[in-house]
Amino acid sequence: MSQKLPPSFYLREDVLQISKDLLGKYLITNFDQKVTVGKIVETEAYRAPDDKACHAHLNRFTERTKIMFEAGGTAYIYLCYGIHHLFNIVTAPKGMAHAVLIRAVEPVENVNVMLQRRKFEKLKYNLTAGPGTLTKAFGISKKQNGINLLDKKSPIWIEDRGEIVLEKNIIASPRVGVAYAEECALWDWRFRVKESKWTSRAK
DNA sequence: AAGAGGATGAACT
DNA sequence: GTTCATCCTCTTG
Repeated sequence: MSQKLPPSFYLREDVLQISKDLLGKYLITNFDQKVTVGKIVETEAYRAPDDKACHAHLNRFTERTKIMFEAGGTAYIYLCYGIHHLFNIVTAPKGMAHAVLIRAVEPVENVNVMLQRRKFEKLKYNLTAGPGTLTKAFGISKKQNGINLLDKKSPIWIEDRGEIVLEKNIIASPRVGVAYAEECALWDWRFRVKESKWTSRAK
C-alpha cells in the first residue's frame, strides 16, 4: 500500500500538524531514471507572518519568498550558505506562506545511488541526516524550486505507505540555526522520530 | 553598485 | 569546539 499524498494533506492551515504528519511518510525522487526513496524522520515548521525565523516573516514578499505563498504541495528550494540546497514543502492554501523543511530521512531504496551522489564508500548514519545532505543524496537542487509535487511529471513527490508515527514517538525541540529569531527561536517546531538513528544530531 | 550574512556540513584541532 | 567553504538574496546608498 503506497499512495501519493493528496492535495488536501498540504492545504491544511496547521503547519505544525503537517510537520508531524510528514514523519513516517516517504520522500521519493526520480532523476536520470534513478528512483531514490527515503522515510522522513525529521522536519521543521516555518510559518509567516508571525514566525521571525521564516523567510516570509511579516509576509515579506520578494523574488525568493514568493514561492512560499504558493498553494500547499509546492517545492520551495533555496541555497543556504552558498553551498547547501534546502528542501521545503509549502503548505496551506495559496496566499499563506507556510512551509515544512525536510531535515532528515532514513535511506530505503536505491541506497547505492545515494552513496554515489554523496561520494561515500559505505553506508553511514550521516548519509541523509541534515537538510543539506539529504538533498545531495536525493539529487534535489534549486532547479526544482517552485515545482508542484502533485504534478504527474514531478521528479519529487511524497508517498504514504501506511505507517503512522504516534505522538508519543515524536520529539519536539527548538529549531536549529535560527538564534537570530529571538523568542521564536524557543518554539518547539522541530520534530523527529524518537527511536530513529537517522536524524541529525540530537539537542 | 556593493556588502553582509545566512533554516549548514565537514574537516580540522 | 572551531573554522571555513562559497554564493545568492536582500538591504542600503
